[in-house]
Amino acid sequence: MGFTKKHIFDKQQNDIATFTKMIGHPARVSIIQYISQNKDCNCNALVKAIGLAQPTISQHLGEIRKTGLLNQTVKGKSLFYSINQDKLNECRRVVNDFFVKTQVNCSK
Amino acid sequence: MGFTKKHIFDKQQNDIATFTKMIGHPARVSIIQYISQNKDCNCNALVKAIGLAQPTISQHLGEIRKTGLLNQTVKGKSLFYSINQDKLNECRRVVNDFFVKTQVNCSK
DNA sequence: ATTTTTTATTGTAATATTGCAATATCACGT
DNA sequence: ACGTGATATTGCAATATTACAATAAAAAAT
Repeated sequence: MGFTKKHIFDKQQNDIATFTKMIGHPARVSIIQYISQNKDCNCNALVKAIGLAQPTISQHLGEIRKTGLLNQTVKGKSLFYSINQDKLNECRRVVNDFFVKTQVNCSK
Repeated sequence: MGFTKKHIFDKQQNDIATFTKMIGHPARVSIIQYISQNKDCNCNALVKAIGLAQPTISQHLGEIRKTGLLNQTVKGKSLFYSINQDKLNECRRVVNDFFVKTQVNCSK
């Protein structure tokens, strides 16, 4: 196989998995951290800061973008990225909810 | 390639990625939820509840176990799983820390 | 118009992940 | 000892992911 049988799980479970999977690579963790720390961060800056090739960074940016976590602004030649704080909040809430519920259930 | 260049990232970034990657599959989300909700949960119960083949569930259990999130107790023929609450707490703290720091940085 | 800069896309290779059938293992009951 | 039940392991096929070189595209500068 190789593909995930998403249809046998509910939306909440798939949402939790989608968000955590998006974070589940150190390059993407690093990209999100860097963007949050640097206003006017473009792809080139990430390439220099992280040390992966430009297409690789671009690919990871695409993965993060798919979840809606990134805002983009064109300024001259550059494309500046920033964190979509609403989506970050949603992501945090979804993941935290999972932890809280799991912990509560454990303590019953 | 296909492999992750972990060495170019720091321990914290790799830890965040390792934990979130472990959660980043709906079957593993489902397994963790089910174990937390059912005392004396064994592999067979998960196979019936989730609807993936036994080797597949066993493989996912292995992935979760690698991070230390599972306790095991042998009782008769069965192997009962439960959540290691200390590790769950650590996992929650690591991931939440990532969200908090990212949010704080965004708001500067 | 040409060059430069920036980023995305395409193509490709290597590796990892997902899923299952078949099998092995190990403990219990007979 | 033998069969049964529970779980892990092995082997395999299909797909996904990671990484990068080469190329395309689009905007700004010369």
